[in-house]
Amino acid sequence: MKLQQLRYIWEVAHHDLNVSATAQSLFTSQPGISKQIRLLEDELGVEIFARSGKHLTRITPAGQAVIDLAGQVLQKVENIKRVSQEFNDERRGSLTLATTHTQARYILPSVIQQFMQRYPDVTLNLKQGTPPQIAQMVVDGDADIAIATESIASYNDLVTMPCYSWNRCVLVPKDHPLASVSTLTLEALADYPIVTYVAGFTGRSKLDEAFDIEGLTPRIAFTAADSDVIKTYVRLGVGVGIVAHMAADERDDDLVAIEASHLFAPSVTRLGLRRGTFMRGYMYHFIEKLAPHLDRDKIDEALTASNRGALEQLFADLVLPAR
Amino acid sequence: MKLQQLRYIWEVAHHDLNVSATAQSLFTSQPGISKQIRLLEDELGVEIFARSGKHLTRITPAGQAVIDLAGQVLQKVENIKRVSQEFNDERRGSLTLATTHTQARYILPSVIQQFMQRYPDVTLNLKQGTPPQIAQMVVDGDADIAIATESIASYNDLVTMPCYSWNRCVLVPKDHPLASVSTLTLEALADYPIVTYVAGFTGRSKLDEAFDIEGLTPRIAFTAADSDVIKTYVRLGVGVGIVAHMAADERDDDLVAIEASHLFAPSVTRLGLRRGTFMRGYMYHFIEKLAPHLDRDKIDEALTASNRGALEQLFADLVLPAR
DNA sequence: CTGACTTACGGTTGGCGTAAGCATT
DNA sequence: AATGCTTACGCCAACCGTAAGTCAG
Repeated sequence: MKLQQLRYIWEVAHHDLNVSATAQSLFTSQPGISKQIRLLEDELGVEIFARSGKHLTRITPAGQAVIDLAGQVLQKVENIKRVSQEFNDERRGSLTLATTHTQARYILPSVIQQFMQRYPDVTLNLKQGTPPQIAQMVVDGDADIAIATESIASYNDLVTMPCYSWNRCVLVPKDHPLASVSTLTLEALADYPIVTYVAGFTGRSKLDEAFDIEGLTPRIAFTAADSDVIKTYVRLGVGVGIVAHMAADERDDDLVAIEASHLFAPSVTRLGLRRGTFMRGYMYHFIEKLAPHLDRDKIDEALTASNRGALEQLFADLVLPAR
Repeated sequence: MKLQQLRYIWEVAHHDLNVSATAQSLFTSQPGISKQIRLLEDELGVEIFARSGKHLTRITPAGQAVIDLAGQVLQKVENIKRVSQEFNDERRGSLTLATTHTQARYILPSVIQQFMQRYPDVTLNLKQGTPPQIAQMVVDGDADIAIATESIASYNDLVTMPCYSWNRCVLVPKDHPLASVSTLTLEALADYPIVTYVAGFTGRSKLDEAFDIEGLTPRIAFTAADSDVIKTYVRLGVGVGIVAHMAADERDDDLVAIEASHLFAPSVTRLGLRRGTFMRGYMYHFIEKLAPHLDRDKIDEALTASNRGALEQLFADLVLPAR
């Protein structure tokens, strides 16, 4: 059994059982992978992939078990490399963040700036995607830290921690009727077409809930994944924007931002780490910059918590910073 | 990085940093191992072993971390092999037990007999040793199941479960004064030289405690690791034997066995499994034959319990069978 | 007929064993 | 002086890439 063989079966399983595509992504030849898979199957005495003729069609039950374990082996091997790097030079390395537009655009810049000052030799990568994509990146080891607001807490291989809570504000052009109301109500909002996030992004679910509870059905005129796009369409007069509070900055002086925290339940942005991963020193520091209550001890506790119950217990009596 | 390299550093670390001895035990050449270690160190960029001249003197901190992870990798690789075997032929395989003389001689025979009938194609290995040796065998992956009474519950990499409780009886020659007393007392026992187990074996600690609580200091005339040896010396008239109840069988008709359960606190024999190990189907069956309350579900729960507290909770309200 | 895996084959890498060299205890 | 690690060297296995073959959709 060779590490490469384990790598090959794992990658093939994560490339829709397409060996050719896998070979391309690994910069090697397709016959090489096929052969190594065969050799591994011979050695273990089990078929890992079921074949119909010359096509891999599905993963056998035994194969699934083997592939899962192979993934764990590869993660530990990755950890060995990281540990070595940490002992080698604690200031050098790479950090890959997977996050949504809102975080990347409005929260992370200041954190990243501080981080880069302290760790100039750490290569930073920022990957964007939908929350499920983000979570998957971290689960697959393609990113170190997931940062998102929705739905990343439901992955089993992910350890998630609350970072901060936030709420929304309403954005309208200066001449809009709502620009002059004293206190905003959901009823007043429901009178206008609304421009906000698509489902699954940046706390959209909490927004729908609020209207639902009041028995109101707002007319969602336009949705986007991205606060900047939302602002653009608000400027076009498409509707009233509802965005995360941190997305309204002072440079938008042609728009009026109206506080709306009293209308919606706060959302919580969480970060997610891959269970069982080795954390470089600078990763701890990055997280602490992002969420000061998450110090090294707290993170280690969370990473070693066995089940979701124990994890929630850890953060039960925590007052989150608000953004 | 190659699996063999990880195997090599792990083995060297477990052979007192003696590369030559490691090479012998792995049936390979010493220069080969040295070279692979060097290559791994070069690739990782850290020294795993500290050298004074041409001798390996100790493990560096980085090396310790790497070796620990290497051990975990090797265990998972072992699990891959086992999983494959299980899917390949669930009736074939091997089972290695590590236990003490008392278990091997008086408890296991009937269990093993049943097991061999059901799984004729499973190769059984029985390793004997002191409780710490037994525990170490399982921790190192040299045995599958540890069965012992003393001190195996304190290893972190070991998941232990209670099997049964037992107590002691006193063995004397037929013409001994104690042979005719109606009910035995500790005071009466303390009047005679005693032959029993050496410290660390077969519940010896509970025996000492009982005398201690009463303020008595028995004269321990002779100790052995082995009930049969103890019986032999009782026959020679060296003293009064105190042995596990199950060690007194009907074939010892030249000795008198006197019940002594009322004098000592019961001991509990536990089994230990390596944390994170993959369990073959027949292993579950073996354990259930040994301790019927440990069915597959219970064992799986115990194996996934994160800490010792959760483990103890699992068996908190359990009435153990007595032997 | 195209996409995709398998088989065949040759080159190069690299792991392993033997033998000699040298440092530590 | 003996034990034990390193260096040097040669052999053989095995991995990899190219090219041809074959099967499924």
